[in-house]
Amino acid sequence: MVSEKVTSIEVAKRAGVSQSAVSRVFTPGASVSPKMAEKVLKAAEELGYRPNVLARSLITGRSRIIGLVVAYLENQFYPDALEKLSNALQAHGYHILVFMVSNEDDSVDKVMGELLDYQVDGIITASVGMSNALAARCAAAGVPVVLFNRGQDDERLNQVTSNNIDGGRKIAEFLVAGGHRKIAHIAGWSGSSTGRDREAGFRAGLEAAGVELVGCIDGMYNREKAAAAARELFSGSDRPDAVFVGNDHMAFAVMDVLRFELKLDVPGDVSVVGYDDVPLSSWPAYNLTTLRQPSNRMVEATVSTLLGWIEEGSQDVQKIKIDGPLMIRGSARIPEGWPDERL
Amino acid sequence: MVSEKVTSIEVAKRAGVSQSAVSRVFTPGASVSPKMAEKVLKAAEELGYRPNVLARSLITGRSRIIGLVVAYLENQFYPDALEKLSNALQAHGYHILVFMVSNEDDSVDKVMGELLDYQVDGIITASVGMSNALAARCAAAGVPVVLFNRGQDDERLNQVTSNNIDGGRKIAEFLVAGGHRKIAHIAGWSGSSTGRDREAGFRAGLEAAGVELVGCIDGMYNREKAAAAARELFSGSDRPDAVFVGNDHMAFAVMDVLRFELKLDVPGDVSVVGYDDVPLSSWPAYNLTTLRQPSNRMVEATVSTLLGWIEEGSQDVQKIKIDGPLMIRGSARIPEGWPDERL
DNA sequence: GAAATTTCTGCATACGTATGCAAATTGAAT
DNA sequence: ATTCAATTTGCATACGTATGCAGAAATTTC
Repeated sequence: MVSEKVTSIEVAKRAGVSQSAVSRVFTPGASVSPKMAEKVLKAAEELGYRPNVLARSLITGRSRIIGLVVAYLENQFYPDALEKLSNALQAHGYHILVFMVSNEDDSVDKVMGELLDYQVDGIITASVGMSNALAARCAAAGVPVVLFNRGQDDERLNQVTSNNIDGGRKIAEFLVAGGHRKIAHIAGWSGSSTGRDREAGFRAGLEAAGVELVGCIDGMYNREKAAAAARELFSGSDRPDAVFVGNDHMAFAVMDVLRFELKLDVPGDVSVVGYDDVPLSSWPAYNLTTLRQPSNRMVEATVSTLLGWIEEGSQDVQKIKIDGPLMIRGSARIPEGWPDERL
Repeated sequence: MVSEKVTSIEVAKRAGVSQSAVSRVFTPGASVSPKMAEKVLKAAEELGYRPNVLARSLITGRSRIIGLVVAYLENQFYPDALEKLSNALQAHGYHILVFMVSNEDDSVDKVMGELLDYQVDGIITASVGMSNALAARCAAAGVPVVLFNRGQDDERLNQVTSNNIDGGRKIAEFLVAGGHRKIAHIAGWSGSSTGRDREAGFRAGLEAAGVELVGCIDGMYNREKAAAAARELFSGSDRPDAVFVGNDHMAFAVMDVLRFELKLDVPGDVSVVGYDDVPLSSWPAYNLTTLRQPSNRMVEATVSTLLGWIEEGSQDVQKIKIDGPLMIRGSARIPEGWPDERL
C-alpha cells in the first residue's frame, strides 16, 4: 500500500512512444499530432498519470507557487483577502503557500528565507513589513514581491493599498459635518503605513475644518489595546463625542466597551467610525459606519501586478492606491441631508 | 537583474569540495567533519546559498508541503484553525498550500487532483467532503488525509472532530434545565456529519427529557438561510422560547434577526445557543452561550496524526472525537444553581 | 509523382539535489 | 611503525520532467 507514483516514462512505455512525447502532450502549446495525443492520453488515463509539478519546476524554473506571508487572521479583513487571492490565483493555475509570522520579533526575515527555499514564483505580504536586506534578496532571486495593504519606501517592492490618507480625510469631514467638535482617534499601529496615513489624513481633514483632535492613542491594531484606549478616552466626564478607530477590528472592541462597560449610546452619545468594511461591519449588531477598503479591486490589482512580473516579465514597480467609499451605517450620526454618494 | 540561483555545485567549487559534501552539510544527520562543515558553510554564506526544497523533494520523495482544502473562510472558525494549523506545521518544517473549493459543485475532486500534482506529503480538509474515488487515489498515492471537523464513513480517512453528538445532547439538557419547553433547532447542513450529529444528539437529549422539538430547519451553515429560518420560526405568535443553532456563524445571524428585526429580547424572550465558540462569541455584542470546539486540541490531534503517517509510517486510521465544554454566557437563560462545570 | 516545406517525433541532456558505494583519510591500539 | 576500525569524502547515478536538435513523417506545391 505504499506510494506508487506513475511517471511519464511508464506512460510512454504503455503508449509505445517516447517520454518526450508524453511531456509534450501535457505541455500546452507543444507540437503533437492528434493521434499521438490520443494514444498518450489514453495510456495516462489508464495509469492515472499526472505530471509532477515539482519535477517540472526544476526544468522550467516556475513552481506555480505564490508565497503569502501574513501575521494573523483574527481581523476578518485578512481571511477575506486570503480567500479572494487564493481563488483569483487558482484561476490562473497558481496556488498559495501560507507562512504565518509574528509581527513583533524578526521572524519575518527568517520565514521569508524558508519561503525562497520553495522557489516561489512570487510573494504577497499582507500587512507585514520586510527588511531592506530581504527585499534585496528577493530582487536578487528574481522573485517579485507585492505588499498587500501596506506600503513601504522601497523602490523594489510593489504595493497595493487603499488611499489611506484620503480615507482618513473623508472620515474627518464626515464627523465634522455631523456637528462633532470633540473628536478622538484610536489609531492603527504607528509602525505601519496604514496606521500613519489614516491618522495623517484624519488630522489634515480636521485641521482644514479648524477642529482640534481631543485625544489620540495608538491601538496597535489590537483589540485589548483598543479597548483600553477607549476606557481611557471615555471614562472621564468631559468625554469626546466621536471617535475614529483605525480599523474595524478595533472598532468592534471600542463599541463593546462604550456600550457594555461605559453604558454609552452609539451613536447617541458617541459616534464611532471604523476602517476596512469587513463583512461583520454590516451585521446589525455593530452596523458600523466605516471606510471601505475595496478588497476585490485590491486583490485584482495584486494578482495582475504579480502575474505581470511573472508571466510577462514586467519590471515596473507598481505603487497602487485604490479609493474606497465611506459606508454610512448606524454607528455615527449622519449629517443633515448628507448624500450617501457625497464622498 | 534576472534570477541568479546559487546551486550546491557552485558552493562546492568555491569551498573546494565535492557537491555531495555540500549536500551532506545541509542534510541533518549526515556524516561530515567539523572543518568540512565550516568550509562549506562559509562558502554558502558568502554566496547566499540555500538548498532548493523542490529539487530535494525529487530525491527524497518528501515535499514538506501539506495541502489544505477549505470551502470558505467567512466562518471565523476556519481562519482560526488555519492559523493554528499553519503555526503548528511550520514548527515541524512543513507549510500549507491552500486550495479553496466550493462545496456545492464537484470542484473538490478537481481541485484535489491539482493538489496531488504538487506531491503534497499530506492533506487536511476542513469541512469538506471527498468522493470515494478520490480517497482511493490518495491512498494509492500514499498521501495521508485528515478530515478536520468533519467525519466521513471511509476506513481510509483519518478524522478529527469534536464530539458532536454529545455536544448536541449537552445543549438539550441545558435548555431543558433552563425551563424551556418550546425548543427549536436551526440545524447545520444535513449533508455534513457535523450538522447531522449535532442534530441527532440534540434530539436524543430532548427525547430523554420528554421534550418535543417544535421546529427544525436546515440552515445550511449559511447566514442568509439561517436568518430566513429564524424569521420563519419566530414570526408567528406562538413562537419557540429557545433555539439551538448549528454553529456560531449562523447563530449571530439568528440573534440579529431576533433582536433587530423581530424586536425580541435575547435571552429574555428567546434563549439562543450556538456551537463552536469562535472568538466573536465572547465579544459583548453577542456574548453567545455555545459549545466549544477545542480548536487547539483538534489542531494538535490533526498535526500529530498527519506527522505520524508521514514521518513514522503509521498506518492506523484515526477517528478522533474531542469533547468540549458548554461555554455559558448571556444569550441563553441559565438554570437556577447551574454549576458552570456540570457538563 | 518529385521536390520543397511543414509538422511531428525521438534522442540526449539538463534542472539541483541526495545517497549507495568504494576509496581515502583519520585515529586508536598494539 | 604497523595494523585495524571508524570516520569522512568523492564518484556516479537517480529522481521526473522539459526542450534543443536532427531526423522522420506528413503535407503542400509545382
